[in-house]
Amino acid sequence: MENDDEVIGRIGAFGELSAEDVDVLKAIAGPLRHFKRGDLLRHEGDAQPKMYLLVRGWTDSSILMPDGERQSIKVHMPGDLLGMPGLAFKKSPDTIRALTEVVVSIIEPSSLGDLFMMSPRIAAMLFLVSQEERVFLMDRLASIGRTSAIGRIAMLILQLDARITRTRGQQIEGFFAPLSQGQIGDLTGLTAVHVNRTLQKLAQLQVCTWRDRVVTIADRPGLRDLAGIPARELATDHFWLGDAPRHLRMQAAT
Amino acid sequence: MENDDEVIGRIGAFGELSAEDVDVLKAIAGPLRHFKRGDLLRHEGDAQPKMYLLVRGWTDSSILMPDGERQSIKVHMPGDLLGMPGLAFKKSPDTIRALTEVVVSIIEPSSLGDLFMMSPRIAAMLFLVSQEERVFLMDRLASIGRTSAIGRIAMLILQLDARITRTRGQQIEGFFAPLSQGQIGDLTGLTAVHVNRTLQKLAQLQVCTWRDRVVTIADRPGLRDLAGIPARELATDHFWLGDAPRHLRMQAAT
DNA sequence: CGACTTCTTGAGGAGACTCAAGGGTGGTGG
DNA sequence: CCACCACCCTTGAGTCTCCTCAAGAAGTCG
Repeated sequence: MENDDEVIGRIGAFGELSAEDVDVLKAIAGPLRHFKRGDLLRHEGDAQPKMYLLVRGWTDSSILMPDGERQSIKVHMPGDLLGMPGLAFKKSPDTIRALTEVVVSIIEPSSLGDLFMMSPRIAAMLFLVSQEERVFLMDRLASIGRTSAIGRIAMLILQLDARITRTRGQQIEGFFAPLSQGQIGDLTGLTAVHVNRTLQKLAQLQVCTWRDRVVTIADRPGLRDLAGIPARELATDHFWLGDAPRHLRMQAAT
Repeated sequence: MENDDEVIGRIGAFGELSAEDVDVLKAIAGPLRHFKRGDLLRHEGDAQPKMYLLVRGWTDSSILMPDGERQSIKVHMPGDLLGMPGLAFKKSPDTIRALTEVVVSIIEPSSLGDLFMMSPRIAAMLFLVSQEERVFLMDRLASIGRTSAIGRIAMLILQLDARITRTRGQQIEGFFAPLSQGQIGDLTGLTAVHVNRTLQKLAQLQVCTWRDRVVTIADRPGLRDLAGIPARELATDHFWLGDAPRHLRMQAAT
């Protein structure tokens, strides 16, 4: 793993990490594995789920319905941890699929156990990442349960935009989003046909376009109005996480 | 807190707890507080969220839409931890409301910090509870995004039933569920009127009735077929959690 | 070049919503 | 103890969003 940012992933949002912390994270990250576009990292029902750190590319996680339809849960980008929800269950609850060329680092459950024992502060940050994911799903649920097609797609675009903005450290007006209209439908609970018509409506309203896998946002406040769900601000001052890393580890060791 | 089970809550599903573990949990649980039916434990947007252990009664967590509609995220029962997702954010992402008379124990974030420091094994179990909640939300998302009204209500009933079955330790054919048809609509993304018609359809199919706040299940496999999402089995053999407390291992050896 | 996926548009249908009204029930206050 | 109010359940009628089915065009990969 050449780059610190790759192992830090999204944990860094919740507090400063010392050089030691980064070393701990590097020790946890296991061997790399490559996937082609369309490959399944794992399939719903697979036994003994593992975890993955997404290093390069995009993936999505989805649940398959008996009639062959698919509900996509979320799109993952580099820095995300994949497969954590599966830890609590005997079988993998979701199907993880590569949306592009993908590189992941495989993380063993035993490494996670070590992390909880040796670095309670980082473990707590991992806990917070999971809480963030829960709120993400709550917003998704509200969007799909209580807004119309245009609101759902607006919400999806805002969530992608927020994630990309965080990674880059600045807002950009357009970004690459390798999703077909069918996949947008899987994410929003719509059909590909209706996604097509709704994207045309978004363009006509001069709020946003999504053409040839490129999203261009013309009017963020307009998107927010359509989505109907407020932007969430991460809490970054977690006093309860404890003091500086070194301190914590010595206490924990005794 | 008179009863061990009250503090153990749902953590116990993931591994044995020693008497010491239970003491740690008791130390974390703070003062009790009572609420009447309809009271808000907290409102969306409130600052500095706390956590609560639900001791008695039912609550629900919901997101409010600009037009006044409500998307209920989930119904909580005794033993559930409320408010964890809010830890990661500046403001409370959800509104927590008492569906019945309610008693909670208030948990300070600093207590959670202590837990991660002193009891990594319990902290990891708490982490697993959060993963379980994520999968719960994923199933909800698939249900609302990809099934019809009857499927959504079937799924809701199955999830309530599974939760109650776990608490009681055995399946029962009927249970008390203090939700109005309007609240069922908030949970499933439907209107109260359509919930009414769909419940009639469920009764007519002789699968299930829900009258006067009492759910009676006549045909569980039938409900599963309608819901279209498989039952999930919790993983209980978490070797990676590390060793159980010493005296427990000795018990196991005998 | 052929097979496949993706995008696009049209036409018709269905599930869920909206609006409306009546009756039942429980809680509250006079 | 009764009257009143608020909430909940139920049913009807009409509407609209989104789905289904279909077919053609455009792009992509082997």
